[in-house]
Amino acid sequence: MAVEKTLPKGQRVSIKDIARAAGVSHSTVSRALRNSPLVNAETAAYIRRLAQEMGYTPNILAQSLVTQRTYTIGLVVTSIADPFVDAIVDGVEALATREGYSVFLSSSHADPGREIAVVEAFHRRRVDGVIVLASRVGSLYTERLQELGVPIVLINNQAGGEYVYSVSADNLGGAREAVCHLLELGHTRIAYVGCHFRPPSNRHRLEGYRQALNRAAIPYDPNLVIHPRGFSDLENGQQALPHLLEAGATAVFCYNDRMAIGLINAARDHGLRVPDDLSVIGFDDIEMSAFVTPRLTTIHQPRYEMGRRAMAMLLALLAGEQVQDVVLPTELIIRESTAPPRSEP
Amino acid sequence: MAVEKTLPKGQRVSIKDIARAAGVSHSTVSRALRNSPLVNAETAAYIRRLAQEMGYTPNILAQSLVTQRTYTIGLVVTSIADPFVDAIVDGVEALATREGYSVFLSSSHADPGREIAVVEAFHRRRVDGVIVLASRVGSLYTERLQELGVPIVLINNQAGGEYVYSVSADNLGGAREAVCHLLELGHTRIAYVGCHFRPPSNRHRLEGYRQALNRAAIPYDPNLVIHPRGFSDLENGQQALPHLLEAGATAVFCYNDRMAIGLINAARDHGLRVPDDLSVIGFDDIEMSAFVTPRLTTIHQPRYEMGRRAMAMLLALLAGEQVQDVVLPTELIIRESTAPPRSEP
DNA sequence: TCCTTGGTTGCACACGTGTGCAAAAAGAAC
DNA sequence: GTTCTTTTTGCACACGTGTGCAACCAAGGA
Repeated sequence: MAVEKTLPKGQRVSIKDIARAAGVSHSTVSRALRNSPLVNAETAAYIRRLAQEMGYTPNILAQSLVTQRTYTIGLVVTSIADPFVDAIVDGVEALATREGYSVFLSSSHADPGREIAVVEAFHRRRVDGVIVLASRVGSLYTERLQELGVPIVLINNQAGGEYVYSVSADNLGGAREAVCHLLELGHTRIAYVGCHFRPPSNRHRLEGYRQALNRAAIPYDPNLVIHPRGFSDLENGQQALPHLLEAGATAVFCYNDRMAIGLINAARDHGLRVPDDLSVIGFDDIEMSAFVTPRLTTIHQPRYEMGRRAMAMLLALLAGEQVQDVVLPTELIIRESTAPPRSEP
Repeated sequence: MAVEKTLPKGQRVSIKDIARAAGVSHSTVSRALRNSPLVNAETAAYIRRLAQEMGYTPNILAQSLVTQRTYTIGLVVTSIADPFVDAIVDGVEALATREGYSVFLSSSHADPGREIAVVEAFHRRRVDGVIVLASRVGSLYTERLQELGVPIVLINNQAGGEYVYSVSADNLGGAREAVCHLLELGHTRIAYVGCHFRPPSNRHRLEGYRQALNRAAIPYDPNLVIHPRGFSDLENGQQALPHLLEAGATAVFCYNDRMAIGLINAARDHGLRVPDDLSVIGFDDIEMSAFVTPRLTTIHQPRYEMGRRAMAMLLALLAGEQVQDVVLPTELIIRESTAPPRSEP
């Protein structure tokens, strides 16, 4: 009520209004605005000019109702406030916008209940497709997703069954490269600090860690692998330090850069010097990794590109094309947080 | 075409289907699902059970068409990949979701052309309201926004005319407090590194800087105020260093934390020690500011809360209530990057 | 038995747009 | 001028849902 009074009434101009003004039927207006060849060129031009003057803006809702296409996609993330996530969102949004799609963004906070609620909401809004950038995609969740009857693309999460596609970075290869780098520097006591609430990618990175050790003929020591139980990467990294020291690690491969940065801070507070006393390598190559002290050695993930490719895949699926899962290469970025181990005194 | 074949057909169950199955008219089904008292309690229960079994999901598009409410809002940001922005988006999204709204996220990349396009898209989708977290809201832009006829809330940008409301942090007070902190430490040559592409907030922070100096009876020296021309905060911070040294600054107040971090890195590369040789204070209190070296002294902005309040304001406006602009308090967070000036040798 | 009342239900229209089909208008060929 | 073809237009229905109004039904009272 009050809104009506307070706000200037929105230009509720419909094609019917234009039709009335032009003295034609709404069908003709519809055709003219869609550049149909079934309308006389002159009338069409007149109608388009009229629409312009009257400030007409098509109502996509009504269009969608009949065309069964909303030109809308749903994007589920765990948390928006995560430098890994936001670059991907950026990539998705850029391509989506360019192609005339709008994106619904929702975060699940890794809560299964909310994940379901989000999917439900997307269904009610009849999105054309869904991109999931979530941690754990439970079997139940995936089933529910498939029931939507719309294409789904998972990022960094190859849990997909049928009708579910994925884009991811080469987690396994990247992890292997990270650990190889430490091995080449001469380390043998190399630890892995994993992430318990991102099972799919964590599994691959752990596997890469094991493969690298294996190739170097270094036995796998469970004491050197920890999975902190918290939900904050920075804190998890910090809290990992005591265990690492106890296990006698001289180098650490962290699940991601934020953990690595947390760990480096804890080390500094503990009087340890990185990389002299402890080498640390991360994963992701977030922007800040080049601005912490020491600058972080890490594995670069093409995050923006991952988002772009996910959207591209969705577009292809919507166009009825066949698609294949994508795995993008990672790259080792050597900075200052890794060095040879101190020679034993 | 191929999509139809490849994907399981979405459950296109409408109230008409339910009506047919229940042997009633679609009106009755509609009323039953909306818990209208105009339906027999038993039939209503039966219909609801049936809807459940048939996997019915209401089509919000159709609902919106008749109710003229989409329960959708548009959120415009400059860039998603910005730690200042993402916490706000988080706050907006959390409250929106809780209240049954979905949010369209679009980034403008500070490009006026794209900003207009985004607004246009929002209009076509008939969003119920818009939140703008953009840099510069040109007069043209604001006009266009108002034509939408929907409530608008600006964040950190009181450029609003009529029908445009705002939520912001106390940029002026925060800046004053930052500079006072430096003054209290004994600095007199205090510089300000501003941001040219965020005019509204930059103006307030600069004003706070001047007020603080004024109160301390220190004359304003234009040489101590720089506005780097780039569009990357980190780089702008780095590039500011030479000018600052030339101007003889012993302390620097930066427009935001990212600039401060860039500046600190440049200082380190230049062989300067922060805070011993140069004190640096930022603005925002992004998460990373507590994890760089030295830990950054800064002005905390309640970003999540700003997003929440903006959404709350939009909800109030949509409910027809009167609202007033909101200015949230900031807080000085003293860490390690500020210290008294070195006594002159 | 008839009328009134209150509770249920369906008809019909609306929201804004797209489109198959038939009708009308215009032009072409004879 | 007549007939056939082509172009242009409008009618009517569809998409999925909400709702005013009239009609129906059952129960209660006179």
